Amino acid sequence: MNYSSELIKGTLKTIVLKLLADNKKMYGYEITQMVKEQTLDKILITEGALYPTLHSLEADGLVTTEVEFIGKRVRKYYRLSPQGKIKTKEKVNELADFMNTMKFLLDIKTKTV
Amino acid sequence: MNYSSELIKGTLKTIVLKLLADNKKMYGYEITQMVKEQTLDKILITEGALYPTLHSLEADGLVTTEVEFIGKRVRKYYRLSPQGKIKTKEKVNELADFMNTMKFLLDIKTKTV
DNA sequence: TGCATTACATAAGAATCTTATGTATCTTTG
DNA sequence: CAAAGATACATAAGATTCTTATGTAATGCA
Repeated sequence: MNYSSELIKGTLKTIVLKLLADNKKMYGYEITQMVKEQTLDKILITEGALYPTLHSLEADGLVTTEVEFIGKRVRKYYRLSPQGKIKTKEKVNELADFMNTMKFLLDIKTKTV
Repeated sequence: MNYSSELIKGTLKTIVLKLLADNKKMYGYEITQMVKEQTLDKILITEGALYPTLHSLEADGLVTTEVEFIGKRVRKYYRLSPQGKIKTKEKVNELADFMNTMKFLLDIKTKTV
């Protein structure tokens, strides 16, 4: 079982930022594999979703990139910028807060009116 | 502070279904107010998001409707269908599972390679 | 040698939201 | 009592963010 795709929406940027915060530098394909592995195939990030997200993070100045050659094949590493580190904390805190709110909301029992 | 809108995406249907499961019947405006109240203004559902969602739930046979007149003003109540009750459990369970996965993923510490 | 994997990228289309607008009634308050 | 705010529905244009499909190319393995 993997999650219906609409759940992932809005959390991808946060996931990527958090992984970069924990791992210093990562490349795109590595991110997809780590998420797949860590979530036991429950969250599968598609390339069509990931690469535009990474490019957007770069355009916003939250990550920097460096290209490395593995043989003849290119590999593009991403690394958090100082602003990226700040943004990561904000996004992770916001998501944690949101999850608490949702947990509360979904546990609401019968309205007592 | 209220959450950045992309977080809400994908959870609205689940919120609405769960509120209907707890309250038997509700009308649109009531749903917006209850969510606002229960979340201390952190989640504000806009009408432009809610009404299409309710119509979609009805089109999918997950809710039934009944119109009531309060004076001259119309009020459209929504109520879970049998399939809607099943779907609600599925969606709530999926979201709970997803939140556990996310919590784990966001707590991952430095990669030990 | 051919298939799977690694590794990047983009584009069309779908889904779901925001923002804006529209209509109408009812309630409160200066 | 008139105006503003709240109640209550609805839709439409546009933005965002994803899926699905496609493309390129190198590498690994059976």
